[in-house]
Amino acid sequence: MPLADHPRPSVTVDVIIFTLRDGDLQVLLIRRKTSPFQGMWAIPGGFVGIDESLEEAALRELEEETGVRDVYLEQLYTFGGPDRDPRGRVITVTYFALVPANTLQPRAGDDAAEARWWSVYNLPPLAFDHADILAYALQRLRYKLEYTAVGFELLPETFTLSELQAAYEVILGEKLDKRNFRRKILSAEVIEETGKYRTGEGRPAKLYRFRDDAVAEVKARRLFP
Amino acid sequence: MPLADHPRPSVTVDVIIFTLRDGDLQVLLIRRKTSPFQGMWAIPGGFVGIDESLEEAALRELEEETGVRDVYLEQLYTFGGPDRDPRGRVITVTYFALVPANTLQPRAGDDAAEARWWSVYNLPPLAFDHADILAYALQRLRYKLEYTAVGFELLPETFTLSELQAAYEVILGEKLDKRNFRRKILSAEVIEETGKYRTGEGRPAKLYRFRDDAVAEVKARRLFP
DNA sequence: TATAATTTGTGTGTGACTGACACTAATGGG
DNA sequence: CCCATTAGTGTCAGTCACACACAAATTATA
Repeated sequence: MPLADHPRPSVTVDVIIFTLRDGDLQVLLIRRKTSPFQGMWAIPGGFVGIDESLEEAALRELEEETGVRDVYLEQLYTFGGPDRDPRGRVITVTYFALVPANTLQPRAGDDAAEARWWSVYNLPPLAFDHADILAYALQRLRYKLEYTAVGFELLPETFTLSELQAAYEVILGEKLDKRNFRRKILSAEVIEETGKYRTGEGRPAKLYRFRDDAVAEVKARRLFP
Repeated sequence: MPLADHPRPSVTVDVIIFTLRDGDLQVLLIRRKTSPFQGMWAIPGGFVGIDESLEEAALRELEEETGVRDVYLEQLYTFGGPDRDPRGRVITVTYFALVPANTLQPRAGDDAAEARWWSVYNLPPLAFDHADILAYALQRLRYKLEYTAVGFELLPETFTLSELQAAYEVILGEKLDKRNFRRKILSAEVIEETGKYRTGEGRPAKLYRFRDDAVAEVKARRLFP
């Protein structure tokens, strides 16, 4: 039985949960109520159950923290330096999740004193190597945004083109040209008109929805070269 | 001490080792000499030492199997389904390595009866979920080849443009146009002439080398859209 | 109820890049 | 010296990316 011959590390999943709030790209962090790094902010996560797949563990953590389950979730990277946790050897498989704007308020899990959203552009000091992990997650999100349809995962079911453009701008951290943005999005044929309009300020804007059947197709090509 | 509260899985690293041999894209596999899957072919790998980083473990496995150390190595994905190993819960962090053509002959590690190169286009049945892992690694290699300078990692230090093109063709599994290929590679400014020529058959071919200082720059843009 | 303010929505021209395509140049072997 | 083999080169047409400014529809206000 070779499996018994080796000391075994602990394995956790950490889930970087992004959302759009108040025209900002934000991430859910928890304040640790136990040592080590007690009182510091950290990426939510926990141990992988022995009969649970990694993705199930990530979904469970996500649901514990946010109450939502049916959102975009993708494995990011596995961090496993021998000294990253002072309690012992802990390997963490990280995921990132995209939850639509304004769908939820966070709730604290068992081992967190507090949970709240933070702007990715204004973060507190983070526990463990979580600052590195978050920086990597943000880089990956931006990268994916440029060549897949992942941006829609952060918007509500229907949205205007101006809202979509604003989402892209806040994630990428740069202004985009309105006409070119519209031309590219529309020519990619990943959204369709709902026939309804959003009124309230200025000229009414057409509401669009994402075409589910376009996901697979879009993942193959770049939206923004 | 929360770390003691949880059952701990075993953690392994598996390393998919690609090379070019005989004008073919090949991968190093070992034949298992122990149960489970005794006698079947598998991706080389082993347990992560308790004081060893994941990357160190991957490098160690790579060196045990091939004797080389200073090659391209990148984390691929972490597979952790609860039933992927009949002996118990095993989470495997996979890496892929690119070793230059014809630099080595494989040597069997401790727990392998035999090791040899296999064409990725003609693989034997594989143990565990290794067929899935290998398919994913190949997809990632092709993907990276199209927008980074990773192809050079599979060639010797100096090479001709025809050799480089042949490498791209065998990895991507399609023919490329000679003039367009040369134009793109040269305009990317990632290689430079050595001033030497390869003679022997037909017109002598200029030998090129990869420009090390170009790596970072190239990773940002696509070589082949 | 006219006017201003706000936000949506639209087209063109220019330069750059992609992809298709065929011949000449340099060497080695017979 | 001729032939076989492989290396190396340029152009044209179509598409794509990017820069750029004004009219249309509604709401708020005078």
